[in-house]
Amino acid sequence: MPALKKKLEDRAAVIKALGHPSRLLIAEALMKGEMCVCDLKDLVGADMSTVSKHLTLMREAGVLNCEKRGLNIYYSLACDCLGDFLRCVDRLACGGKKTTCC
Amino acid sequence: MPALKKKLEDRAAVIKALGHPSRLLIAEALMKGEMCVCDLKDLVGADMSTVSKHLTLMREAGVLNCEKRGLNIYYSLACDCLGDFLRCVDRLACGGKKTTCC
DNA sequence: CATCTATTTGGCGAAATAGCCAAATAAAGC
DNA sequence: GCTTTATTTGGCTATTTCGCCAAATAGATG
Repeated sequence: MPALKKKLEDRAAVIKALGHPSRLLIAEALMKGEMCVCDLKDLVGADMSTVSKHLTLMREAGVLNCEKRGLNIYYSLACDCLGDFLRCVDRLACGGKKTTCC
Repeated sequence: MPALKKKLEDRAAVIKALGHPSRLLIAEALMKGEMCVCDLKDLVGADMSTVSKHLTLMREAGVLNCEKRGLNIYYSLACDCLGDFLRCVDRLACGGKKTTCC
């Protein structure tokens, strides 16, 4: 109900939509252009239904768009700002884990 | 074992560390400067142990640094590129969900 | 219309995550 | 050295997420 909470949850949903190895792989692949579900299935190497659910989640979070043409459904990134996004993630991931606290 | 998989998982861990309402709130607050756990507990409004676990997760993912001074432990963002990151997320979140497929 | 193809949906068990409580730790101050 | 204060850890349950399978849908093609 509180607007602030809803806003936080919407944004968390966007982030969550990218916070999974398969979905990250999908997002990176789509930076080079749209792809249909069966191609993404080959890329990810999981059951098509699994990939479809990942894609639905990403679309509902607002990260992906889709368009049907012929027999296939083509998915594409909803925003090209993801490049900077992933660069930032890379920088953080490279930092190496600090497993012990202060 | 495969290096690619590990890399994807590390990056997904960074993203996951931000993909939760409370952790997102924490990250935003820390953009303005470091804070100790008890202040963050007040901000989030959850049990201190819960907040502490969120912070540990974020630190282990490489998103936060911490430093002990006196009685308190101060947490801070490991990277200032998070501003752009969150702006991008905002843009995507504002797009509105597309609940129906093509 | 019957069929084929690409995709989504429903359902289920397994695994991961969240959040509370109580207990442990660690350093500070008396 | 004992107590107080700040934080983390362990343990537990409830919830969510993941990934497969089988079934349903939707549109193209014969």
